[in-house]
Amino acid sequence: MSEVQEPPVEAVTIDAVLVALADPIRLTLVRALNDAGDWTCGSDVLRSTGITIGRSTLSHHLKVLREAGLVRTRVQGTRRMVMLRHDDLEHRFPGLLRMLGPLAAGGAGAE
Amino acid sequence: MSEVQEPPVEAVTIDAVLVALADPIRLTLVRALNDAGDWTCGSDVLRSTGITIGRSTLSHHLKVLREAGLVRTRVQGTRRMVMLRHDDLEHRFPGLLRMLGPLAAGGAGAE
DNA sequence: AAAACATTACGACGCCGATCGAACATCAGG
DNA sequence: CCTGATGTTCGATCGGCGTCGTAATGTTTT
Repeated sequence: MSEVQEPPVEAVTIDAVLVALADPIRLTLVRALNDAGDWTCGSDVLRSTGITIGRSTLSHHLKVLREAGLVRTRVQGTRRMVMLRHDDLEHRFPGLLRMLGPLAAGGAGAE
Repeated sequence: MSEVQEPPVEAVTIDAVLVALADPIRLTLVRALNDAGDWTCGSDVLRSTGITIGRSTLSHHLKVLREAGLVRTRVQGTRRMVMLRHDDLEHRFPGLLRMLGPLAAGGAGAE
């Protein structure tokens, strides 16, 4: 299925973003992405988050994040690169990513 | 039980805020508060949002918003004043309220 | 072409949360 | 003290979302 399509910047709504970030797992995923940069679904970075869920579940969460406009997925060979849409998000919702805080903070946010 | 207690500023986490704002009704309530200032539970301002839910449901949502640290409730006679914690939120999560957008926008957010 | 690997799509199940109705609490006014 | 008005709490219901297992899709390699 070639490239999975994410919504254009203008189509990203704060409503969808909030719903996407409301789940603790998805929030952790975004924090990990913002923290350690892009990775693939089976990477060590992902495991370092402490998340232990089935692969289909992970795929589901990534789909939600993708459709909300938070992440982008690019096919690279037999793997898929997952990347946070830093610039788009910063352009549309300035300060949002920073207020999520790092992964280590575990939810403390702005301190 | 007199005054309902809301968490202090330091105790407000972005996690709880995100969960609270993920619900469309609660998001509308916050937008209305940010838009038109404080009001009481039975005020016209509240009705102008187009929300039509039972009183117990409204009470429930306000409780969630209160415990998440988004709003404050003060007893005034037979009524209860609901107010958005502008300063606390702005201090802890700068730019958050603005990125929610006005009530009229209906969710467009930053534009 | 076929096998192996990485990820997604599809159903199905379980649980949390949104909702409502009714009972209770609190306060103002007579 | 009794009554009416305003919110809250409680209990029950119900729909949606997160979860998992398995089948399907696509890609690289042999």
